[in-house]
Amino acid sequence: MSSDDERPGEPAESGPEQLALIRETVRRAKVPKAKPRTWRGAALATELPVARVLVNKGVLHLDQFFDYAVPAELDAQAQPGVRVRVRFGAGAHRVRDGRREGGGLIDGFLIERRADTDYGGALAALAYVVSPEPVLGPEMLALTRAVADRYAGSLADVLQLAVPPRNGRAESKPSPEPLPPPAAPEPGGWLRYGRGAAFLEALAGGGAPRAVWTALPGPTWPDELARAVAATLASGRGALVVVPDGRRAARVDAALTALLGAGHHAVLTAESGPEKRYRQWLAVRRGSVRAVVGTRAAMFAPVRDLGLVAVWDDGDSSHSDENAPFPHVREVLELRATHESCAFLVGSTSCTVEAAQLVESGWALPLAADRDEVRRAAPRVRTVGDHDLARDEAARAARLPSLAWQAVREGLKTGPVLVQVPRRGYVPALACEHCRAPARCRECSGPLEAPDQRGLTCRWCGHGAVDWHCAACGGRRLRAQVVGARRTAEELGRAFPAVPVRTSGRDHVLDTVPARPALVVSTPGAEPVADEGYAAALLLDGWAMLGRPDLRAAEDALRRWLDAASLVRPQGDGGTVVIVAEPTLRPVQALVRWDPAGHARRELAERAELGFPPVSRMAAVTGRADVVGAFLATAELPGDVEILGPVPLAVPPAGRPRRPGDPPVGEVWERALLRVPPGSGAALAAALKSAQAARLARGGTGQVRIRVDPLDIG
DNA sequence: AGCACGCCGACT
DNA sequence: GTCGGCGTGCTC
Repeated sequence: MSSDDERPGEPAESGPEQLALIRETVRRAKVPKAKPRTWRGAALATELPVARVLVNKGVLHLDQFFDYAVPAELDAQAQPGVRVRVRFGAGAHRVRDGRREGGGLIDGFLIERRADTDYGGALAALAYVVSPEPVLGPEMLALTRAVADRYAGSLADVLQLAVPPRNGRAESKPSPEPLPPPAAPEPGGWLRYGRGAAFLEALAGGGAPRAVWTALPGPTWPDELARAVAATLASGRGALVVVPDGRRAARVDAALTALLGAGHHAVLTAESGPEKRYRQWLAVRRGSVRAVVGTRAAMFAPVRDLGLVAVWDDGDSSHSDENAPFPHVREVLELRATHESCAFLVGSTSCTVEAAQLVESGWALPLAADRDEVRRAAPRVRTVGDHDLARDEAARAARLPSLAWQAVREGLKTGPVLVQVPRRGYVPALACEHCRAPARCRECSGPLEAPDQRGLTCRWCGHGAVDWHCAACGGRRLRAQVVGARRTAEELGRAFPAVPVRTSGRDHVLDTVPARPALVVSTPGAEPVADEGYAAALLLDGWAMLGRPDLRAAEDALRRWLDAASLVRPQGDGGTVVIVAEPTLRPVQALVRWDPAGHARRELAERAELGFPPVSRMAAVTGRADVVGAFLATAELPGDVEILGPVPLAVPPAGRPRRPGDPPVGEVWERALLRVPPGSGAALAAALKSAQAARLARGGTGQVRIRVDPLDIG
């Protein structure tokens, strides 16, 4: 071998006499549909000697394919979908002293084999085929292309999310023999929903129904998902279920195993580690396993002959990918349902505005239980508002209203009691006591905090705030910070010394708690499941959950309350929920009436009126102030676009660790929101993408980040 | 993004 | 004359 990066299968180096030829062919004018020529003159595959390759160069702005010549030795291995390595980059053609310089080896996917090329120059040859495993099939290519377009991102970025990194050991092991399809399952818990049994029948019969499922509270949703999967398998098709986290994946896994035994399904989560995960992924792609349950990245799982895609709890923020171009599970599965003509199911004990819109537009049908079923399954919900608190002297002293004490005391007689406390840092540190508006810095609008008893300071800029008064109502008194889970646990522990107190939170999440009396203090999303349901739940500091300056604050708060309340026994078994929040607020009323779908419908109507997503489509453009301005000036945006801002972006507080997406130190960034009416979303994404490509091609200075469907809209 | 090419000014 | 500044453009 002439150099250390040569691989078996790569042709020998050309002699220096070819140098002139190279230069000449490279400079020739473009000849469309030219016969492939290679500058090395090696023997090529006789059939389809051109390989169209997606080069995996991250920030290759030109989202395009490159043609390479297929050497005869690689003919058999170089099949569509395999991973390849190719030389890429300026200088790949230069030869000095008999050695090639520049143009390093980089990864790519072989997209297709062709007879000819429309590239005018001479083709370089494929360096080698990394492995003969075809990992990128036509459906995956079409899907990732559609996702890239929808989110104004590049195909290479999406493929990075969709195809796991290779692992040789996993690839060399054969996948198990596929099992024959199981029999169609009994409807089970689906009988409680009006059209539930019919939905399962449609799945088992090979149909493609689409539904928004408002699940009844209680622990049976994993079983219902498992039955939907089993019904789809019975039709001879595959199924995919995406859940927000590993805990819930484990529950669906257990339900599937209980219903079908092992072997029909794979679990794709980050927890299993790269080799095992790739092995599972390969088993799915090879058709050995027909059903998948997994977390976010599993949304791209290459399930054979897909019959059903399902997402559980689509309002959970972990369904939104944190890597460019930030695709959302629900949206990707919508694309898959359309592309692959399969059934679609979004299920939740709550209901997102986006899911409500799927019903409203007629794209999906609602799957809901009638009021009697809801009343049978849900706990009794009581509220404690400000007026009650004001009259309740004891409550103010001890922070808990007497109704709450009473519910805890009663509940502890028969089982565990859940106490949900907002996460500290999730909410503004201080708020006006009167109107609950967050206390903000006069200089920079950052959140105020009281590090000691003496004065107020801004968490962003450090300015002291003297003589604070509320900008909204003029109030002068501040409400204390949200009390965290730990201190709440301590206080409750002192009040009920005979009862064990357990906490579940961000860094220490309990999965289940036994059916014995205990106080379980948890932050939202970390609530353990109680074996026979909680006897009662206390939802504290509701004002703080609603106080976030975010379009989704109400929806999010309701979702977190419903998630916790769903773990409580039905009211017939004494299950009680007490929420400390103003009873006149819409999400509080929706909790009391247990009507998440109605809440989502009303939110949707309001957002339509105000021109907010998801009725209109939005995109955020973020970067240094001058860069954002220049970007917006040059972009050829659709005629119906509306530009909001740009406004300065909040500077991340000095103490907190830097996150991807934070502006570089010392730069002030701005964010503009672009808004288009329904139907212009694709045009907006296309315009943003080509503006970004043009900018990068010009070697634009500074970065511009584009995010379609930004999550946090003030 | 790299990386080479190219068209300008100071140097043995 | 040539070495090298980094502005510009291409990568199959």
